[in-house]
Amino acid sequence: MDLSRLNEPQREAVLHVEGPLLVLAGAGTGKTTVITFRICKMLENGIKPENILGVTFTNKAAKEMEERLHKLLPWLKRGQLTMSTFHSFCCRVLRRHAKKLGYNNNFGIADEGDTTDIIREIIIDRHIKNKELNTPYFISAISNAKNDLKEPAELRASKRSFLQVVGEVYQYYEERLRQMNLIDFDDLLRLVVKLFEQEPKVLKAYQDKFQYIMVDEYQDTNHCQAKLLNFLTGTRYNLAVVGDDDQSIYGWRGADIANILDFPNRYPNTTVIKLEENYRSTNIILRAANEVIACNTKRHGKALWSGQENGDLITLIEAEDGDKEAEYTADVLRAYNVDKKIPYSDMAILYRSNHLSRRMEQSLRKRTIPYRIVGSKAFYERREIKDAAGYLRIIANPMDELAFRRIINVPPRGIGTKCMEKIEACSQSKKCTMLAALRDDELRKLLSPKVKGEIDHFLAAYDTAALKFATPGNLAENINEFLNDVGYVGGLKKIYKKHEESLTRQENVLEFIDSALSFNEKALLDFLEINSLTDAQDRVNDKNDDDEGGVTLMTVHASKGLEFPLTVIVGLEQNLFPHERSLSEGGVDEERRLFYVAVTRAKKHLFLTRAIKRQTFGKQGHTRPSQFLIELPPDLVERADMKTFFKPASQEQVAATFDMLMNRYGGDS
DNA sequence: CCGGCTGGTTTTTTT
DNA sequence: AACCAGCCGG
Ligand SMILES: Nc1ncnc2c1ncn2[C@@H]1O[C@H](COP(=O)(O)OP(=O)(O)OP(=O)(O)O)[C@@H](O)[C@H]1O
Repeated sequence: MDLSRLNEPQREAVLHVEGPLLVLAGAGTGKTTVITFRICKMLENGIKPENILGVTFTNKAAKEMEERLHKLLPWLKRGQLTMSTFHSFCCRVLRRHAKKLGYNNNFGIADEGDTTDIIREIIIDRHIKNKELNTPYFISAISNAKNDLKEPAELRASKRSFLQVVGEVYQYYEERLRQMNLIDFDDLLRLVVKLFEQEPKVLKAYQDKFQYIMVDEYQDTNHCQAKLLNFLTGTRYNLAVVGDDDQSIYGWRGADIANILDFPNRYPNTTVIKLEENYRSTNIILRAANEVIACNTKRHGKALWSGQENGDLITLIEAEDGDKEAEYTADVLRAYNVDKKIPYSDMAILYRSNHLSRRMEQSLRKRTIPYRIVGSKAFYERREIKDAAGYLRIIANPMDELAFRRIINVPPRGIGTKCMEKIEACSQSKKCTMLAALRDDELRKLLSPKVKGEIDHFLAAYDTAALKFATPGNLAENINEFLNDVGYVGGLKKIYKKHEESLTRQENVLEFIDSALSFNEKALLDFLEINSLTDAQDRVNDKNDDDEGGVTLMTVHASKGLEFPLTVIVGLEQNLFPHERSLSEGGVDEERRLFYVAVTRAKKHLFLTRAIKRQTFGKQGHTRPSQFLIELPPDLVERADMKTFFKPASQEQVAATFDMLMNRYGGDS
């Protein structure tokens, strides 16, 4: 393999194979490139692909690295080496070993909505409703506890009363999850750590399998993830991690920069490599990024430089309001596409929070500029998709009472609160699932004939489907049949009264079913798992690799690790980016790192926008420019006057110019 | 039991 | 402005 393209420290990192390695380097210095080349080199040296584990932060990143590897090494067979996220990896482990931890191996994955439902129920049952101790508070407190590998009992034993309450809710929450054979995102990781603690033989088997481990974006790992890697690496210490403390943007969910900064202490003999040449951005963009991040005090200073030309100045667009901001942005993108021939797929619009995407979408659509949105809210979170998935969940995991409750009366089957109470009482007295209770004669005696008829219809469809799903193959067709037989697809018209809405919802459900085509030979569980663990965007990209694509819209968080020749960062207003919530919690530094990540996505052209007036919660309000705009060196930024530069000439202007020219040159013809 | 209405709430960021 | 939970009349 040709390593001549790499610089000296990069090559050193690639050629390092045995023992702990830390590459601590700034944005765009080729950290991910190093990991990719390093895996290649190892394979060339005869290390077996099945002994290599690559961990990334998102599924998109995992897929991308896999693609790059297969391009470099055409002989490599798919699935031979393991490249996945922490969550997917742990899920795979648990599919084999969940029994040992008191779950069935067909466990389902509880998403955030499921967690909310359970916690809400507990708060009501336990009468701990309180203004401060609300559902989101418990969700995040429990999540933090799990990331720190704390057990409910430890919290309950705490001296602080609020921690005792958290411990109590945490304990009930775990019990409920277990009853329903569900595992939440945090538990996917935590349970694997528990498994490794409890079962030395299982641990040994995984240590022998994954002899070489590589982790990208290591600055975003939490305590639990670091512990997991520590278990896996055993006494081999063939652990290579790569990251940038300045790009740590997940502190709010337990990520701890200490993991990367203290890595050499935890693993003595660590080879530490720093990369300082940035290959991504022009000098002006890089200098801007460096200056802003220098405002953070607590950091490992780095000397980043770029061998590229200075390039364009950064353009600041100050729009009158949010609508104008979106219009100007779209105008700029179109102008660069038309005049400079930059394809739309090389452009990105980045924002701090998801809701800013809507206006952008509208203005792009108005101009028929192609775009795609990356985001969790985009697809899987939609109600009709969650309902459709709910039907599948009770097939894959009949103990999933949350899914049962969600779908049993969607479309309406005459099963309201009263009837639900009866079903619940029956399932409790008979110690069976609510689903099984539907077949109980004592319960059925209590129901009206109409409801009984609906239930029989439901059960018949369920049984037919369960039988079909038991043998692999024809997944999409089976899903389609089940959702039709059970009356869900047909019921959409009743559920969503407005005609147009019901059509879009139906389209989405059909798209959901279609997305199962690519796993036609796999089990239902695998399909549901992918649905919970990866967002829709990944899967859409899977299908049409060759789509010429459009402008990418996403949050700054989602953009980490990516790069775009032209990048627009929108909504640069104080309290929006940096977000007010972070400011009140003393998290400006992390917001600044987020801005640093955003700026360093750009290769050649960087635009920053803000609106002078913006509507929030339906009310117009004046804004102040983001402090990050002020921290930017003024000599690197030029203000765009959108009125003269980017607005297409109006009819009147064209006519006036024409007249003027005619008067001057064409008078007598 | 259903569906429509009202009033309160909402916007961080994600696997 | 958009979404939801909770309430009430059919
Ligand atoms: N030695 C090199 N010569 C030329 N280009 C390089 C070299 N190393 C990396 N690059 C290019 O630099 C860009 C950034 O690389 P990469 O994504 O690996 O950086 P990174 O450090 O992982 O970035 P980030 O911190 O933003 O995740 C890529 O386009 C890559 O192809």
